[in-house]
Amino acid sequence: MSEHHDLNSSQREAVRYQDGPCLILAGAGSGKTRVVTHKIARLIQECGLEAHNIAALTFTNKAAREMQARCSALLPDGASRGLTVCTFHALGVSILRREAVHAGLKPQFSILDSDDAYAIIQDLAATTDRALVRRLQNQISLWKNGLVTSEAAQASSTDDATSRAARIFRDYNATLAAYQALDFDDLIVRPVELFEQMPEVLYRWQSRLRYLLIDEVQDTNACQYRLLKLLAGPRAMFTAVGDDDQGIYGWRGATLENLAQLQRDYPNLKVIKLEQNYRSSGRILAAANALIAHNPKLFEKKLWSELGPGEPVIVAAMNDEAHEADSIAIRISALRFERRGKYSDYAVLYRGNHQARVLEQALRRERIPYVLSGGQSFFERAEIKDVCAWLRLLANEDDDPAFIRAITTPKRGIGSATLEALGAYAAKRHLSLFAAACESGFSAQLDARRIEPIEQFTTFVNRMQWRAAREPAGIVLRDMLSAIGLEAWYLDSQDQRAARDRLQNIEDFCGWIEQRAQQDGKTLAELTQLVALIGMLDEKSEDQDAVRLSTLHAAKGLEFPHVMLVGVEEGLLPHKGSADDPATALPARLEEERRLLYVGITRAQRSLHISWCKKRKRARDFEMRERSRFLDEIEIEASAAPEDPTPGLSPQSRLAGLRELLNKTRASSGS
DNA sequence: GCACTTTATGTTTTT
DNA sequence: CATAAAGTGC
Repeated sequence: MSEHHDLNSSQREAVRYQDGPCLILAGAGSGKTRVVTHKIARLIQECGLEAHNIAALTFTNKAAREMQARCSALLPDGASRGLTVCTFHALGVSILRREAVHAGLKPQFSILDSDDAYAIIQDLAATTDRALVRRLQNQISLWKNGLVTSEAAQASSTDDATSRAARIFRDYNATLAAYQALDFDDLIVRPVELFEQMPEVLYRWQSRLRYLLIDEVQDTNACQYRLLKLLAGPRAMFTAVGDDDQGIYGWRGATLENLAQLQRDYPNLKVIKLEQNYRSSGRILAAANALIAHNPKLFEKKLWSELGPGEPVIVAAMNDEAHEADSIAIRISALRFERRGKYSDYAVLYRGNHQARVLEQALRRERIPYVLSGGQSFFERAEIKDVCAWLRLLANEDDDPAFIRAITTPKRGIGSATLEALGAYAAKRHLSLFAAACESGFSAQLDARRIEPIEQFTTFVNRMQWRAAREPAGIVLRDMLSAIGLEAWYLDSQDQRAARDRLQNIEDFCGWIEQRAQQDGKTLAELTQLVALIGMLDEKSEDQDAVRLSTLHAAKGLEFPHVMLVGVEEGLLPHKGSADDPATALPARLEEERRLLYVGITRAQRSLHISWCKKRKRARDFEMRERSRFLDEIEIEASAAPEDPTPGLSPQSRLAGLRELLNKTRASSGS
């Protein structure tokens, strides 16, 4: 719910302006979501636009959900029905589903996650070198996002490695086409190609989406920008919201240049700056401003605040990551006790997902509830991917990665040798694995013992497909799971606790599918595509009173009364490779690392605690670390904070004192 | 030939 | 410490 102070004059201007393309430069905490939601409400209520003529695009599902919720809250019941609020990728799926015929796809196309894509590339490159495969995958993604075709990549390659990558790119595309599958990048690339080749299809979408709102434009890549331009068309009725200081997805092909490009492409672009910060107290904002002042500016912008100076920013040096995590846990307990606040007022933010592990251990030890955001999403868990493979196969039997996963889960007497024979046969006949398995030509090659499980499998899949097209999604799903014996298979494994966790996750998943099937009337096939894009983790954990553990990237767009930034060290933030080698590291990389810390700092409302470790465990031994150069940049201009929060007392003895206090409290409250 | 157990290995960030 | 390749019963 938004606090109901009136909009300030720039916010009002941003809401009202709709004579043409509009760019809102929204500093951190300047109320941009308020502006966007108010603008949507105004378009519907006062400007005579239908909700289904408006689309608001975001980058994350979380942002989409929040915007959706706030729009519904702002508008009378039902008035937001038909409004499109989703991620770029989800819009891509809707477009491709509806225009499947024109895009040369079946509407039931599969969506591959990056693990599937990785496996395909590994196969094509015929290597086990993980770093190489990752590089190839990355290169292909950058090519796609830059709208470079495999032919163009081949033509422009000057060295052997690039030329080989371009060949793999071509084969990769061919493989995906054979599978009737798309990767994440295709969800944007294919609509762009479709619109450019078929103007009449584009026209249909332009007349449906009459007003566009785009969140976080600074994170758009060339491809997304193109999609935006195509959809906006010559009418150019859109509002883009962004902040050049918060661009943190350069590694994904996003380019801040798009902000400037917007001005070049739309000379009549109205630029409105939101510079009043409603979120952070003075010292926090001063630290943020001091830091970001070290970056070159695309647009001049100075955040200011009417809130008081607040608490000093604390910078603490820790011995190692275990010490850091313990100290964070105890600090949260102590502060929450002192302030009588909620756990959910606290967030611990870090650079890399692996840093969460120590923090989790420390928080568990102190019995502090926490939720993890970012990192492995619910849908990336092995058991969920097992179930999803079955669903994908039902929707699209040409989906070979799904076929392999499904036919081997649980094990049914079909092993690598049989699959290899099947793969060879399928390749020779240009068939998908499933189609090959159904052919009599293939069974003729095998002895009867090995044919039987395959025939059983294909018959079973066909029967479930038949049912999936007719019966409610939830029932089909549950019947299928019990028929394939997943439950027994997991329980057979040695770790009973893990098995029960898995079954619970599968149960949650079934519940989720059931609910969505009933609520939105979606088919199993549609839900399968949705599942590939959505993380359910956050949906489940949003209302809990728990400390939030999050990567800096995943924290964008969120705010917390108390924020703790951990691991603010050279090598981690800035990350090594972004700064290490001045010969290869572009200044842009370092600037992005700086923006990442800026994003972290500006999440904080009332207090900010930054820590770094003098040494950190790497492989088996410790590695000495230096505090991040960014800390110097903050402290020169911001109020200098003591490294040790309690002078005269060593951190260890202070922690011991706090722990004692907490133990007493816990004992007396009896939990 | 299939499924399961041991051993080398190497860590950014997300749809 | 978690994943993926190579090795061992069945």
